[in-house]
Amino acid sequence: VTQRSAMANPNFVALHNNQVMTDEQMETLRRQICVYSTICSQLVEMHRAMSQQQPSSVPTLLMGQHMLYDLAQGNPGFRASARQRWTPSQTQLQILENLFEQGHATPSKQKIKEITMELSQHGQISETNVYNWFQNRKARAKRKQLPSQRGGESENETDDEYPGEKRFKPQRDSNAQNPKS
Amino acid sequence: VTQRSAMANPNFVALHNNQVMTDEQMETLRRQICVYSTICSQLVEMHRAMSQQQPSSVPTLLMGQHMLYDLAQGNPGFRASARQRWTPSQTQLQILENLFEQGHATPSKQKIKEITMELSQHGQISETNVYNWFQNRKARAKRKQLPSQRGGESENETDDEYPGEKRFKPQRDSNAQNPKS
DNA sequence: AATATATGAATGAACG
DNA sequence: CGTTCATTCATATATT
Repeated sequence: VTQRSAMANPNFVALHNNQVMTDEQMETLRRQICVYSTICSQLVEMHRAMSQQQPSSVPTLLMGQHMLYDLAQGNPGFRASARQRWTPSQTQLQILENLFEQGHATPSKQKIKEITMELSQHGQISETNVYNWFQNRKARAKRKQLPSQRGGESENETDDEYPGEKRFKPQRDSNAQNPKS
Repeated sequence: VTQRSAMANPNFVALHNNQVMTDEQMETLRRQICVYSTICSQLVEMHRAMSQQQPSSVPTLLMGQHMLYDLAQGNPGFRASARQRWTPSQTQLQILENLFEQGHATPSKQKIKEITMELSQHGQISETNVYNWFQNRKARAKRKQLPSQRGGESENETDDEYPGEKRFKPQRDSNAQNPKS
């Protein structure tokens, strides 16, 4: 009766011999692996630090980070939370688009509450979803407008081709802003 | 609590979300965990051996209850590619989280210098990074902004209130150091 | 099934 | 300090 449409099902895992591993358990497993990962990192770091002090009497560590990396890559489902992400329904999307067109590019918190309230009548939604949607919508609208700034310069390295036009980037460095006491 | 069943089960696992984890992958997972276990043992042993020789200025091992943080979304610590904006290493993040929880929500300028000094031993970092991190951490913990995280699709009750927090709590993990089932 | 794209979410940095 | 921007990550969906 209160069922939602497509994404109503929790992401659980069913094993073939009538056991079930829930999302939660998957999460626990994944976290456990992360714990190992972190521990190893720290130990390796410590080892390096100490090796610099006593490089002679210490056997070289044969472990590399590739082992850790490997873990993350080889097991889909453990890399990230098994949680699903919100997907706007057609109606919701339509309303959101309308609002955006009407100039509500960055709704205030109060406005977001109202919008959320309205949209919740057309499907499951939270204020964060609404907030994120507007943020993303705006960002992506802006990105499509910028690539007209280039004056034939090609000094950009782009080792990895990213589609977006990177804006000016002040890139402040070792200069604390103004940490107050 | 019951991740034991997950690790011990030889059958394959199917997630409802287009993902399938086979026998093989489970096996891989198990082996990886064993690898971690072994590596950790060796490193700990090595650490002890070295500590007896050089008990001087070795950073304290952070293993224990504070391990379960934010590795949920991507594990940038193991990706070698350098990025434009600073990304805290796992160790750095751990230390920062610890400091934050210990009440250093708004470190003084002097304190930031110290923290930066400390963290620079675990990766590239600047005082600005530290400053920003605390600012962001505080602001988002306060969720004065909008709360994050998805709109639940699960069998949530009629919770009109949005999730109050999104950060992982320092949840104890009593199994982290003894994954053998 | 593998790859490409669209887009929700997370977060470092900047702005007022 | 609260809020917003910019960039990145991960997943859902589309395409081949």
